[in-house]
Parts: sequence; C-alpha cells; structure tokens
Amino acid sequence: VAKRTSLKDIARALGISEATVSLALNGRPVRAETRRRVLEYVDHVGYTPHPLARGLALQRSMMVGLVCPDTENPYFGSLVKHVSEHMSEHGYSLVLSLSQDNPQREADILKSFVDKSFDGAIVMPLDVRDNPAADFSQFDRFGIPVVFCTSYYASHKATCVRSDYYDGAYQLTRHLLETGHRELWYLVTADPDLPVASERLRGYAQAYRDLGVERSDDWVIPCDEVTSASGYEVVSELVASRPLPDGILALNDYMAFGVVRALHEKGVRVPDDVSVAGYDDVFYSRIAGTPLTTVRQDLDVLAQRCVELLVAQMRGEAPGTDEQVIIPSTLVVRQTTRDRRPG
Amino acid sequence: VAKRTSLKDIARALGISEATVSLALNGRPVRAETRRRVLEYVDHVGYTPHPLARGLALQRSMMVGLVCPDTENPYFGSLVKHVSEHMSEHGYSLVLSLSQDNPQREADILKSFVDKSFDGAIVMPLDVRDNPAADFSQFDRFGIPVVFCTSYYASHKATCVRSDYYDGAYQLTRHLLETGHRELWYLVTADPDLPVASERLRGYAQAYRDLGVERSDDWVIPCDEVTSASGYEVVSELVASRPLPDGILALNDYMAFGVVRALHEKGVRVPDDVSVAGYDDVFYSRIAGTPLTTVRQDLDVLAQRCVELLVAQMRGEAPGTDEQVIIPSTLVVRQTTRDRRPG
DNA sequence: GTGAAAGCGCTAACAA
DNA sequence: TTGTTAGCGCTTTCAC
Repeated sequence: VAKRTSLKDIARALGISEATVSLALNGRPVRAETRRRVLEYVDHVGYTPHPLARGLALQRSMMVGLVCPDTENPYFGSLVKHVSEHMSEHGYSLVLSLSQDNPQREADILKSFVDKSFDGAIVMPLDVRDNPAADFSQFDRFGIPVVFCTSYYASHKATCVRSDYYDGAYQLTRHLLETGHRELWYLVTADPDLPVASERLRGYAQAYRDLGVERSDDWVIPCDEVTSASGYEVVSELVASRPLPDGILALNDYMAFGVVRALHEKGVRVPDDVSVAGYDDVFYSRIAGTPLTTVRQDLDVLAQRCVELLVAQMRGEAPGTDEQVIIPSTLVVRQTTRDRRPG
Repeated sequence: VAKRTSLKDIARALGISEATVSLALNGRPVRAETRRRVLEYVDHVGYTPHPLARGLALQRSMMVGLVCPDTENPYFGSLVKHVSEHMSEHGYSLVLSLSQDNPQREADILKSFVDKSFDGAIVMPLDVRDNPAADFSQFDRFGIPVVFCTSYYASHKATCVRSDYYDGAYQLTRHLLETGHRELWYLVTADPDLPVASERLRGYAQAYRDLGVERSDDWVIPCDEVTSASGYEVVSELVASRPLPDGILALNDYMAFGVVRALHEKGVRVPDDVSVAGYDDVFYSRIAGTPLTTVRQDLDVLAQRCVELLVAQMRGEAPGTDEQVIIPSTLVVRQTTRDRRPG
C-alpha cells in the first residue's frame, strides 16, 4: 500500500517549488526546460493530481450527478449509457443515483448532490406533475446547474431536453389514419395532463383534425401504470366489453408488448385484426416475435444535448434558462400495424 | 450563488473553535451542552460537511467506481440498479463508467479509478480471457480494493461474485433430458474456454453423463458474438444444413430471442418442433410472445454480496482474497420448451 | 472538554 | 520565470 506521489515529492525530486510544478503541469508560463523536466518526471513516476485536493482548491469537483428512475428499464438504461459516454468525453465523472419511482427519493438525491458540491446535475424526472418534495431553490442558492432530461417540472425553471412527443404521436397517428385506421385507442397515464401524455395526445388529436377524421374522447384510456402488466390488464378487460378498434397505441413499447400479449390470448390477431404501436423503439422492439411499430427517440443526441448544455452552464459559458430543447422523433413502421384501406 | 456554510462559520457563530464543532459532529467527547448547541445550529442552517475537504483530510472519498460493459443491455442495467441500491445503503456514491466491449477502455477506466483515489471498485469484466491492458498491480500498489462481478480475470487475485453457471446449465440440461430431449445444441462464445461458456458447458456435459445420454461435441456451437443477431444468423444457417435437434440452448436470453426468430422464419415451430432456452431471465423473457424458458440469476443478492465484500475490504475489516462467491441459479420453465417424451 | 496548530494536496496571488 | 505564502474545509494530535 504505497502512498501516491504528490506535487511536493516532485518538487523535492527536481529541486524546484511545488508552485512551479503546478504551473508547468497546467500549461502556464514556465521556462521550456523546466516544463520538459517536470513532464518527463511526471511521466516517469506516473503522477496524477489528487482530484479531491484539486477540487477543493479549485472549488470544482468535475463530478456531475445523474438522477435516474431505474436503469433496469432499458429506456433509461440506454439513456444512461449515452449520458455517460458524452459526459466522459467532457472529462466529468458521472455519479449515478436511482429515484426508483419515489418522488421523495428523487428529492433527497437532488439535495444530496447539492450537499456534495457536485458541479451539476442531470435529472430524469419521475412521472409526476411536479415534485413538491424537491426543493429546487437549493440549486439556485448554491449555483449548481441542473438540466432536465426527457421531461421537466413546471415549478422549476431549468433547461429541459426532450424528444418531440407531439410530433412523434402526430406522425404515428397520421400514418395510421392514412392507411385506413379510424378508431385508435390511446393508452395513457392516469393523469392525462402529465407532459409525457399530454404532448402525445395533442399530436394524436391534431392528426385526426388535419385529416378530418372523427374522434371520440372515449378512445383515450387512462391507465394506473405505464407498464407491460398494465397494458395487458387494461386491454384484456376492454376487449371483453367493447367492440375491437382498428388500432391501439401505447405510451411506450413495454406497454405495447403487454397489449399484444393480451390480444394474442384473446385470440385477436396482430396486425390482422388490430394494429398495435408503441413508443421509444427500445432494443427489444426490433427483435420481438412480431417486430413492433413504434416511434424512435434519438436518445444519443438527446443525451448529447443535455450534456452540452450542462457543460456550458458549468463552465459559466451559458446562463441557465428554462428553454426547452426538442429533439425530433421518427416513425418506425414494423409489423404490428398493417394497411387497412379497403381493396 | 451563496457560499456554503463551513465549520468556521459555525464556530464563529457559536463562539467556539472549529475543532470543537468537528468533534461534536463526529460524536466525540464534548460537553453535552456544547453538542446540543452545535447540533441545533447545524440543523438550523442545514450544514453538511464538504465531502472533498473531508475526503482529503480523511484520505477516503466515499466513492466507488463501477466498470460496466453497457447499461443498454438490460442484464447489466439490472445489475447496475442493484449495485447502486446496495451501495447507497452503505453511504457510498457510485461513479459509473462504461467499458463498451473494449478491453482497452476497461483498463483505462480502471486506472482512472486508481488515479482518482476512489475507495474501491467493482468490475463487471468483458468477455475476454484476460485483459492484458489492465494493470491490476496498480490496485494492489495503492491499496484500492476491487471486487469482480459476474466473472473474473485469472491474472488477478481479487474476490469474484458470480452466479452458479455450472449448476444453472446443469439444471436446465437435466430438465430437458428428463423430458425426453436428446440432441441439444449449445450456442456459446467463439472461445468456449471463457468462464461464461466453460462453466455452462461443464454443467451441460455433466447432465448428459449423469443421465447416461450420449452426446456429440458437434452440438457445441461457437458463435462469434453473443447477441440476438448472432443467434439468429447461426441458427438460420444451421437449420439449412443439419437435421433439426430437439432443443437449442443459448448463452443468454438475447441470443435465444434471435434463435426463436430464426426458427420462426424457417417455419419451425417453438416449442412444437424444437425447444429453445436462454439464460439470465431478463425482464423481457417473461413477456415475450412465447415466454422464454431460461435460468434466473439472482442479480439482487449477487450485487448485494459484491457490495458487502467490497465495503468490508474498504473498511479494512476483511482482507482481499481471491475467493469465488457463487450465487445459486434457478431454472425457470416457460413456454419455449415442451415435454418430448413419447406417449 | 476545548482551543491552537499542523496537515491532507492542490492552486492562486503576490513578491522576488 | 520562479519561490513564498495563504487558503480551499475538514480532522486530528497535543497542550491547556
């Protein structure tokens, strides 16, 4: 268990002062010969500055916190991957903490990030309208920049990067209407006013309007949970009590898988009898038994923009705004939907 | 952008010395009245010690690094979740960094963890026999404890926690043999000597032996990659050139999904014509079109043991050993396999 | 029981 | 250009 070499060691070995070594290492003006000797020695002994000491002196830890609901969910798993990649490109360490569908935990984690003096934080908010437990004023008070990823809380003015849920749902709905679908159910959150749902519903409704197709509010189905199990249950019941629609849209791919399964069990064929579509294009959608029609979010550029915006704020190059950065979504037509036009 | 309150602020406000405040906060002997005043004030202003300063003084950062191949893969996503949970229970921050199937990156990340003086590290090794780029001696030299999770490198003597691949494959194979299967293909890594493959193959072979069923080495199929696409391609080709086996086993669930898909496209019914089984029991296996027969790894206890062992080492309560901790696996029979006994 | 002082390893302001 | 000094915020001897 050796001790790491410190500036002092280097200074002593080279017969110069710590300050000079520091200057040389940080590319500040020193005699060329001095720099050469320092770099050579540093390379020789494999010295790296102690980040804690550096952070303390510079008041900057080079660490950013990430609050994520759950990496077990491949949607977030993918998002975390991209955030991690882009963050390390900028030289920051990523500290991961999971909110686990618990607003109180989300708030606690956020507070702990402030307490730990991280340089910034990225938050992937839970599906709640606002998190009353989260005291965002803390962030302002100590000046730690925050960027919201995928969604945001109305109570807090911070940058938000998310994909274009409105347009994604619009493209999907329009495509289905144009291929002869008429009655499309939309499985959404219990509270349809949540951003994740409301934006999609806006796109959905707009497509109906643009194409002059009639629509009923009964087709919007609030579900207690946005899970595969929930999609399964809700559709199992619905199919027993209502006539079949032309298609069923789900808030995300997982829910759609549950829907497909429910239909399958009831002897309803997908897409022959009913079309099904999801949202997100998680990896599994491609390789599913019947590959899923869905809307792809470009998680890589989403993460990239998040990181860029946060880094700019941390560097003081840009102020924190409540700007919404919207990333385009793209329709991916696979095999759970089919053309329903007569003839 | 206010400044955080420091010990000095508290000391001044209370008219006592910094040292006393520190002692009071750390539960060291101080007058009861003093402690009360300190705690009250601290609570009042919401003070938290600066972790960088604390870390510097204590030579202990309370951060551990996690090297993970890829959180986009739900197997690792799930593992990361559990590691994160257990780590935070012990008060440590988790710094995540992805090796992305690149041994050089894995090595670089490892080195950076040492350079950053993290208190310890958990490594989920890539599927390579050994990582020549990773200089594990660094860890010993600076005394940062490492625990391997799911697999290990023979070159380095460190604790390893993994599930019982041998027994999992044994249970699975035995179950299939007992239900009338005879010819079972096993899709494995290009190098069947990797721990991930060799352990499973041992269990597979042992089951044949125990039940006195004949087996051919031709049934072990090395594949360049362990992915869904690879499973799909390999089986697509094999089915065209060989008679159908009774069942096909894959190294993990993703590969198995690819196998199912390939069979499906060739008009081979699962499980009617051929049984298929995976390994891991990733979330999707439950809700797949035809729910997958697989072997479940208990990732929660796996992660828990990893964390416990690492924490013990970081606290100096336990020495680093090269002990292998093996977590039991359990067979999960679903619908991609069926009883093939005659009659 | 409490305070003064030194130290963790680094950077920055100011002299020399 | 380089060295000296002070300071980041905390812990910890060691006297008092």
